[in-house]
Amino acid sequence: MAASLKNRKESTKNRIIEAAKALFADQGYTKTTIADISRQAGLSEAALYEYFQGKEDLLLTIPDLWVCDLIEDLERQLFGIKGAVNRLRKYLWWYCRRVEESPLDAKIVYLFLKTNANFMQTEVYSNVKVLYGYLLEIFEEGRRTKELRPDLDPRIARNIFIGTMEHIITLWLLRDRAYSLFENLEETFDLMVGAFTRGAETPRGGPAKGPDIH
Amino acid sequence: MAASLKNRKESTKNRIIEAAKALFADQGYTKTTIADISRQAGLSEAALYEYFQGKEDLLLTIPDLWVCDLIEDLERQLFGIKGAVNRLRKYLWWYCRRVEESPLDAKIVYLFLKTNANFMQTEVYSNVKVLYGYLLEIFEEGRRTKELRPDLDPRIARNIFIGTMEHIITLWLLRDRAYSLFENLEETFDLMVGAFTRGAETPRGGPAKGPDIH
DNA sequence: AGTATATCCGAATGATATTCGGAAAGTATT
DNA sequence: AATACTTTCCGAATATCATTCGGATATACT
Repeated sequence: MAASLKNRKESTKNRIIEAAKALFADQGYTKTTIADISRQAGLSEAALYEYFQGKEDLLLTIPDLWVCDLIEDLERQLFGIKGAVNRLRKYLWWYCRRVEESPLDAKIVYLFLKTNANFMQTEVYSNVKVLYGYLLEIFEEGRRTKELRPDLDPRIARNIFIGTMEHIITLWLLRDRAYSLFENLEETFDLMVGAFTRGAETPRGGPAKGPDIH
Repeated sequence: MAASLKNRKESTKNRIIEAAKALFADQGYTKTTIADISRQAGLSEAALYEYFQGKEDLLLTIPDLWVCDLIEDLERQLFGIKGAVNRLRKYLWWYCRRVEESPLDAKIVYLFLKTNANFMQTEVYSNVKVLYGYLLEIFEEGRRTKELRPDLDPRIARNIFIGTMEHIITLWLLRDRAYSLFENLEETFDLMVGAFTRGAETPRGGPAKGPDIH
């Protein structure tokens, strides 16, 4: 039957991916050999090439799957949440949770992907852009509704937001996830949002004006 | 004479480093071969091993030299600058300038270093910590003098500052330095500092109170 | 059963990092 | 200047690893 055939193929492919994911995340891309991966996946090195074009293809497949799943999930998660600040908060908490749930994927994305010389030309990159593109919309919207300061440059705000987010995630990964990613997340978020809302009409904590500069 | 001997050795070593730096930055670590490097440096592959233990050692040497030089320079640059905000500003502008001056070093640090499985155990890492450690002191000092908000957590502030800084640098490197790193730097800095000073006694732009929350 | 197709593997192949043994060049000592 | 010593270098192995080839084995379909 075609279905079970497809399933068998998919299941082997998954075994290879899981093996590669674990090994890449543990030893890094360079130190992991095809022999390692195929042994872990329970087939020969030659057979692996029936499923993937090569080592680099295998590396890129892992984050590709993850990021596609993230995009799929993101819209659903933000659905129905009103207000730029609320949406930003949801975005950050959602992303951190996804990272905590899939640390191996995250490690590969954050530590081994940019390394690749032509990361920019890759499918993954354009998907990451989609993922981060949502933030631009949120900042735009917040500016229009005056929830955020009207002179806020969305791209700059996004740089701060993503930069901070990626930094705390990278630190957490490099330190072997020895603590919770959510430690201090509240304070970090408040500090950032404070920068985005200052001078807006309804900052967090109730209506209040920013500093007057007469 | 011992001096000229040392010089000859150093000069060859430098030729190798410069060749490796250019090639790594251009093609990435994996795609660059020892044959490439030694050809570019004008000696045999075997001779290269008289100067470096191997390819990885060569990779790590490059950022090591750069970061040591940065540490050496940083103290000098901050010397005599008063006030947390002024010191933060100097830090950011100084670092961006150094990155713009040595884009190859920066590319290797930001794109190829963290990928190394044991980056955390490396000499470079502890030096980067020194470099970033200065920021903690600046935030501490600013909090004590009330120039920054008294409830500011230095580590969180540093995460935002470094995260943002590294992000705009990484973007700039990935986009092949097609624009100036200083574009929007002013606005980015102001936005961040706004978050750090809100509620402090003397925010930028003159004395003013943060929002009252009665 | 028989044929086609998918899946697999042992054994080459080729590229590349690293080592070995010794040559060539330079330096110091007499 | 000749000798001994040290540094610097390289051609030729060696070892590791990614990838390919040719064919074997299992599975699906008629």
